[in-house]
Amino acid sequence: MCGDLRAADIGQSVVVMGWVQTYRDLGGAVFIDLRDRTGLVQVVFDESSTKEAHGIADRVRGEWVIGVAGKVRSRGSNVNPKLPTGEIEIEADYIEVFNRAETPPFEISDDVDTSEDKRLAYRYLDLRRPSIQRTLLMRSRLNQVARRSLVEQGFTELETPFMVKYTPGGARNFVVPSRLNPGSFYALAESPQIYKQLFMIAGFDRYFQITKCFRDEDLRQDRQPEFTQIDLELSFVDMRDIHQVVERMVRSLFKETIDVTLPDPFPVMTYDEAMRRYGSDKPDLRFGLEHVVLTDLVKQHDGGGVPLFKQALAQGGIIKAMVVPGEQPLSRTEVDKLEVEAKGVGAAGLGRAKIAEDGTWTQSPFSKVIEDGLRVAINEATGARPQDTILFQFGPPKLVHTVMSHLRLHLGRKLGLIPEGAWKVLWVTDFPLFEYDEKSRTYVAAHHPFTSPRHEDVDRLTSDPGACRALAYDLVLNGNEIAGGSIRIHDPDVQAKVFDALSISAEEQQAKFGFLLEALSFGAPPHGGIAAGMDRLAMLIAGGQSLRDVIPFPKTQKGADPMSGAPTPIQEQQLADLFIRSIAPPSKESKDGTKEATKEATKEAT
RNA sequence: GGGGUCGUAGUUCAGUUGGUUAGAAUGCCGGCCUGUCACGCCGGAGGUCGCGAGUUCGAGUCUCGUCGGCCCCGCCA
Repeated sequence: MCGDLRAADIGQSVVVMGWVQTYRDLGGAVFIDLRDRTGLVQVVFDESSTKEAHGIADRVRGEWVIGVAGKVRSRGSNVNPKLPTGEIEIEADYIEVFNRAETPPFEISDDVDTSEDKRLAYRYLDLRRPSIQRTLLMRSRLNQVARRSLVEQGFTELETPFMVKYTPGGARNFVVPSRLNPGSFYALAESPQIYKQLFMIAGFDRYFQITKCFRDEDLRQDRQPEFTQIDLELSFVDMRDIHQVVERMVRSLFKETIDVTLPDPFPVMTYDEAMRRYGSDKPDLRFGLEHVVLTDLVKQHDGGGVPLFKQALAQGGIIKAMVVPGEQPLSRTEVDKLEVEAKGVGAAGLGRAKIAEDGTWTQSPFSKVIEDGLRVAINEATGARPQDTILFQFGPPKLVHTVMSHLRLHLGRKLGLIPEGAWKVLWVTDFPLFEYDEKSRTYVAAHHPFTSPRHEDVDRLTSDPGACRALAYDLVLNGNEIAGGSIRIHDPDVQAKVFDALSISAEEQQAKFGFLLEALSFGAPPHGGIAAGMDRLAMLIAGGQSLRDVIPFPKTQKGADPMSGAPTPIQEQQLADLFIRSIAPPSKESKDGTKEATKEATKEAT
């Protein structure tokens, strides 16, 4: 194929087919760079030797699909060092035009710099770009390596349904109407969770599947409504066994795609430590800027003369600080910009203090009121030195963590603290089993209601649910959650206590999970599992910025496909066939953007 | 649900305190050219300034609304 030809092929008669990348018509000679999946090769049509072929070639345009027959020959002194095929060219004596092409809306090249919605509207053209082709070929290899690793480790690949019973709670489901059962609906599976547990009960003690999952939640750079998981479940194992299986697979993935050696074993950190030091349950360990919790220290100083500190503590808040080193001192303006950034994620403001040579604080709202004792203590606790800037955040724990972890990532990027080519992998363990929901004033499952508490916390299920830790774990890579799982409950007594803590009544249990509970009563082995995000893994390994870079046909942030126009309204009759009536307000005419492809097509057809 | 940011030839962008016929590069079309590879040279076409109101003698520019893209918070058991 085009990109495979080398000097060793000189003299060979070849036939190549592909797309015209560029043409250079010099009059008596036409040069065409022909592209296929493997790369580019230069084809020459010489008027003096092939009058007929030359006559066709000089009318060829970009992205036309052609086939060429000719001889590989040396370029002599005209080598193009930029191309792998640059030492040779094809001296063509025959050309066939398979298809002409409209002028594409953007250039098919890795250098393209066009808007993402245009790329998605013409995704089939975007996918012609070599870099995306490389990414998808790499992703194909990831699938092979994952499968091989798991099969070698004794796993069986089994399928589970996409169309499943709707269960409330957790991620919102996409819903599928049942024509055969008027008024009833399936849900698209948000994960194979329950079914893989049923495989364990059935005795398939090591299951895996590379499968799509569907969640009707708001999109992000790293979240698509349909995405691919490598899903695992194992019987007769503990947490460490599961970690080892995953580590083996992930190490293979990195080794065999980008030749990166990940540590053995992966480091582990508890959820509490991650929140304390980084304000996040998926900390990016490639750089410092760790947080320091000052809550107790400030308590000891009874607020240290700072009214805002005292107020935050009185309301049950926490106080956190982060030191920005003086090697790259922050100007007043830069800190003001950081405050805007902080307010953007919900902060009321951003406390700051610049450390003077004598350790006093300048450029700080606290400098006039703070007592020397607390100031010295904070300098010491944070390790702040002259020229450094301390940033403060205080208030409700969740907000403080969100703001501070956002600032940490923002500064890490802005100050260039994130080393290129670094890979920092981490297990985060001991997540809380429950979270308290202020609205319903109940505990809700932090992971899912079948997650086992740590064995030593079982006694606290009734006495102090909020303090229970789960046998749940996430795998974090460079600040991205790439896998998450847990040991499941297989003891009916423990399961009952968990449902009690969640205030889920017996009737509710039956209605929501009856079939799983019944299955668990027929002899369930101890089991647990994990699911890895294939798209995120592929994104990280490919060095992409967005999940859209590694998914052939992704959705926009509003869940739309600019190419097909999906989602669209459907006919009244179709709704009627499904026993559904829409209460949506009438759709606005000619929405812009999504219909662009259609409009273009109409224009060109007329 | 909320915050930020962007929207001008096919594409990437410029467009002054609101002021003549909205520019550049590239791409596209036509012509010339036998060693180009960002080919070159000559000529040409190409615009609902996202959409809709408003202010104004006059709006790409100001105001309000709306649609869409992207990033984030909430949400994602």
